[in-house]
Amino acid sequence: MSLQVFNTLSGKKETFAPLNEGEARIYVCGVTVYDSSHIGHARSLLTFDVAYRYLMFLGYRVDFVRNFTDVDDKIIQRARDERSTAEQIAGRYIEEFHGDSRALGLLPPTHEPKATEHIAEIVALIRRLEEKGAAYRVDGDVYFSVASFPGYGKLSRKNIDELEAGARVEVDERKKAPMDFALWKSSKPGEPAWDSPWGKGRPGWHIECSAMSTKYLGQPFDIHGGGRDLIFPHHENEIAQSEAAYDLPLARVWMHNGFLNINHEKMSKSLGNILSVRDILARHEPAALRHYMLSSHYRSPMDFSEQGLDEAEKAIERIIETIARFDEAAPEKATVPADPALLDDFRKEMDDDFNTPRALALIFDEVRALNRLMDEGRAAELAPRVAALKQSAATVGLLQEAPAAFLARKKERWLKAKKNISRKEIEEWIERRNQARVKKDWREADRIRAELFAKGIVLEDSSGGTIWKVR
RNA sequence: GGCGGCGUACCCAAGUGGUUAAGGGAGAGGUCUGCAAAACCUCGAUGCAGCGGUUCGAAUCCGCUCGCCGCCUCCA
Repeated sequence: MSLQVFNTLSGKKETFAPLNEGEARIYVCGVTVYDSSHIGHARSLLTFDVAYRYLMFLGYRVDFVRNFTDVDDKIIQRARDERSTAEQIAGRYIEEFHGDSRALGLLPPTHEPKATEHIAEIVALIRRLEEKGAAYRVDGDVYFSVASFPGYGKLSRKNIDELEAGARVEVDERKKAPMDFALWKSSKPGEPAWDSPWGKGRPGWHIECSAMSTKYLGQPFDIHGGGRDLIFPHHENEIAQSEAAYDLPLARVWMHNGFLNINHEKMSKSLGNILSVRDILARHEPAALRHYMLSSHYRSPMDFSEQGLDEAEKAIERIIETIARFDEAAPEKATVPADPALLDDFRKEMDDDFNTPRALALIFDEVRALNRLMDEGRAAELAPRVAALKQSAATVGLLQEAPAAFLARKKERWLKAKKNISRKEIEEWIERRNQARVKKDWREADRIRAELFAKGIVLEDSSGGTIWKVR
């Protein structure tokens, strides 16, 4: 069995067969940098981060491109509001994005192109469309003529005539047809502008992706990804531009992640329910967020809740504690070849359109089995299984730090937030309790434990001594 | 108006024609423990929004009904 991927274009799962043997080329629409990234972005980013990692796990050499839209109306508007420049706004949010990206544990793309750095390619592409009669000029603007491209609507399964009939948006009278869209926009004074055959202006939104994907990946390439909402009009337009220009398919597989809502509502500025990646990661472990996202299938709609994140945090700690337990019990067995049976099972699940919920279920089955065997004192023989568990988890991007480091960091974070108690104090309490325990003064011992519990600390007594955890 | 999605246990969520309907969280009982905690074991849907139908067999296919939502306009 090999990797099956759901292709929006065909509406079916298809066997993934890259154009070049052993090489996967993937382009994902990144963000428009005019504001902080929110958890909806995080879902999309994590979806394709997992795809990226899994393709590498399968042995592909992966060329992964994710762009920045760093010139557009919203950026210009924001710059105006802040009496700043579009360049500064974009620069600020690109930097912030990189911070979020690191915090989320995203693998860096092989290329991260910016629209503003590819104006020459964009202009050349528009020229080509003009030459082929697919584009027309109106004053300093250039539009794509949808009527010139017979395949228009094939991705979103839309019928142009119906679209026109249902259009409720005011139509620019200068366009030949309502669905025609801008390839190049002439600039007003004070707006970012580049020289072009049509005068000073800037690229339209869709054309940058056509230009950049083709530059870095060729045409066609293997997978084009993004959020569901990009299917129309963005990806439909990309297809129209690229295919009209080169008479070749743009991408063979189109992957789209489902939307994320909050309390059954779409995130939006007007509802004021936008949760930023920063805010979430200030309160939750990145691994918890990732686990939460991966616990539902990437194409399903998902409803975000803090409760779900809390539950995910407990779940992820179960995996981490189990591995930490093994690492402690058999540290000398840390590096051995992974047990192929578990990896095969993992591959089977992931091969089915990146079925991360099932892959996670497998991981938890294994966690339980390993704990049972460790309870029986058989840690030493478990090294290959733990290695497989680690590799599986790592392939979906979990377990990016050593379990012991994760647990230590979590404690540090908790201590920092909790100003009224220090590590030293906790250790003193535990020492006093241990003295009481030696004297079999259970009342005093339990009193201390209860007091620490009230502060959010759980004690665990074992043959090796007493340890404390945050709960 | 057009197109599409969703409704599975207390909560989250896989499964889309065929053994006992995954997994996580919460809960109950048990093992271990001075007692706990952790870990482990056991138990939780005779049923998958409702009603009909197709089939030897359906959560899975078809029809209708109810409820929720998305896209068609910037949007991950």
